[in-house]
Amino acid sequence: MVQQRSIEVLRAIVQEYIATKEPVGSKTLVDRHDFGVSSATIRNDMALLEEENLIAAPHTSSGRVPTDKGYRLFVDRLGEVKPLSGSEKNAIETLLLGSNDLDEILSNTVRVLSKLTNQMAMVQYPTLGKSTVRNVEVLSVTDTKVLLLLVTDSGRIEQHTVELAQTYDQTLIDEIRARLNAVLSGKLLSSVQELIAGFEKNFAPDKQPLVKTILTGILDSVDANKTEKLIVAGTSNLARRESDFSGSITPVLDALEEQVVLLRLISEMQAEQHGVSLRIGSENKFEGLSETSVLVTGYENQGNEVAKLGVIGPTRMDYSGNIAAVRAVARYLTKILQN
Amino acid sequence: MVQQRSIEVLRAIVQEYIATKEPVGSKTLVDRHDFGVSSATIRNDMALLEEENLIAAPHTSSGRVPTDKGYRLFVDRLGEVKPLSGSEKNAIETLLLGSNDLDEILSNTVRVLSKLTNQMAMVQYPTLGKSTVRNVEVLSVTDTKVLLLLVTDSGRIEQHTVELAQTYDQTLIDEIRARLNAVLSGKLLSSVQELIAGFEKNFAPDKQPLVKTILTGILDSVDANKTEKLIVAGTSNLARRESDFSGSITPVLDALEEQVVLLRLISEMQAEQHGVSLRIGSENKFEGLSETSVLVTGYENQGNEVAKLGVIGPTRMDYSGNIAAVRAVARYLTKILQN
DNA sequence: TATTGGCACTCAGATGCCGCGAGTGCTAAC
DNA sequence: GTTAGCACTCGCGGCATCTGAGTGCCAATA
Repeated sequence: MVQQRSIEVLRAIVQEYIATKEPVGSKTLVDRHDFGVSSATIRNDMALLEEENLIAAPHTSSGRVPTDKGYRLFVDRLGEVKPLSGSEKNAIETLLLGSNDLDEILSNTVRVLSKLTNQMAMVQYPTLGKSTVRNVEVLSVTDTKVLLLLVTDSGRIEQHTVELAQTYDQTLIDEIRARLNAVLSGKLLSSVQELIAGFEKNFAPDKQPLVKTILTGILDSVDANKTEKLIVAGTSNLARRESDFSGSITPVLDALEEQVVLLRLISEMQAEQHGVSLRIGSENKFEGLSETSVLVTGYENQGNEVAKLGVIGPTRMDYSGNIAAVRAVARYLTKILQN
Repeated sequence: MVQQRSIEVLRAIVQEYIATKEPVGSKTLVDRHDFGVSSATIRNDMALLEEENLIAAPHTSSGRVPTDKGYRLFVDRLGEVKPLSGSEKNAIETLLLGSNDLDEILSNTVRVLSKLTNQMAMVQYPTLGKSTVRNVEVLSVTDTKVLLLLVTDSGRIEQHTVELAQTYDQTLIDEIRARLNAVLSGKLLSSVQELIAGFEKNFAPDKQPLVKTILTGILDSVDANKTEKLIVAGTSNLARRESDFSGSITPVLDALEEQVVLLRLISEMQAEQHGVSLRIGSENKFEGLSETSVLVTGYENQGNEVAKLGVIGPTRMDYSGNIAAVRAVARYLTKILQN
């Protein structure tokens, strides 16, 4: 059946091109993959594929290169996800198990992901979502200034300094702290606002402005926690692949330097095939990223998906390997966060 | 006097080369800067400069380019630091004043520095040094797990989760916390270790293992705070200047991706001229950084220098402007941290 | 002694030409 | 549907040539 072989040819072209970075011609194709047919036949198949816009010729009479559409078909239909090697798994485990606080875990995660894929990697901080308040702390700094800490169950800590209009004494602070924790501890971040509405009425009228100031600080912290944040690593991996881009990479790097862009990008992506979400080249509507592929998946904390992680690289990337790596790292990260 | 004019010629060459990126010849030199002499005279001067290794010719019969030594003489002898424009000052102020916690302040600082200089910028987190403990918090997570927070006066917060071998009750935790703060609050981080030696003896024998575990966690936090940390921004600025490097920039990016390298680098640098420290090209002994210049200065918190910030770029950079920017940003950062 | 005009010389880079060969597309035969 | 064969295309590397910016040096000048 023709269709079948054409697809095989596409697969071969993608593999060959990813491996060699050279446009691939009919002859090299029959040499290295044994279709039981001649190069002329392959040429016919390639003509078909070209008609379907799955491959393209950089110049007349040169080999063919997969188009974005070709890559897409490749990953959707053919990409068997190759499992990680044992040593790769080891690398992930040892690096992640040695971490303690959230910052460290995430920064190690992003590093291992970038090493594993040889691409630029990113990890988003756990977001509000279903996060709950673990603790609220009020620490005195000077006699008119306190430091608020908001600790969430995802391990994220938000700090906020507030200036008070009046001086305070420690017992008042302690009371505020105790009452706040009684009200907020274990509650969803999203419910904090209504939970502390009118909270200041618990206190003597002359203390209420002070309490109110502190409440505002807490709400600010909640807002800050809503603000999404991410860390990246392996920018140099991208730079190293400069030759995979038609022009300069600086527009790409520019786009990626702005976290806002990245955050918007990954927030738009929803898991599809293989549990990951993938945008290939021009599928990406973002300025400057039309020659890059973005691969993300979610990770969980306490059973809820809290944020995403993934990699970014040129469209000419090892999709099958990278999908495996991204999935594996997400799984490990979920496991680490379990406890 | 001859010497005098030769120096002027060097200055002109540096300026011209920084501006145009073209090797500069005797003719363009007399055209654009009015030395009252002919190009032949300038050529003689240039021959002198070349003999002194202050300039070099990329190829026979092409213009001249400053050597590292030439740049060095330029900044040491001629660099009048040009003040920032009002709008630049504004940019710094508005960006920094809008920040609340330490993380935010530093990440805005590094961003503004990279924007201002168009180079890759870095800011080191406040280090141990003369930092003192502001607070120690012990928060319960599960019934055998607590979260330790160590807050320093520089605003840095270290978190650490410890697993306890036995269950605990809240009153015990509260007591530990209160006693710990009594002992540690306001004390130098460097003195924590001796201050808590034997601390567990304050508690009943059966509680001592638990207390001991917590103490270990605190010491770990202190160690973590000693660990230096930095944030960078504007990597793409470096990539954009790729053409300023003889080979590929990837070795440079590689070197800079490793924070350890950067930290070691800036820790070796001590303020010299103009209150900043500068390594030009090969003055830098680090692998891969022989074509980059590193410019750092310190910033203060409560009157003590706590850490450094600076920029990294190709040796062909606007030294005078960048020195001004780095100094200004450090000054603003110091001011912000004041309160 | 410092400066200058003049001039021969150098060499990197641009331009243009040529031939090679990988690779295609097509056709006619199987 | 497959194949062999073949003419054709065109990017690329190599080679020769040309040009001009820029130098280095020398003899003349002030």
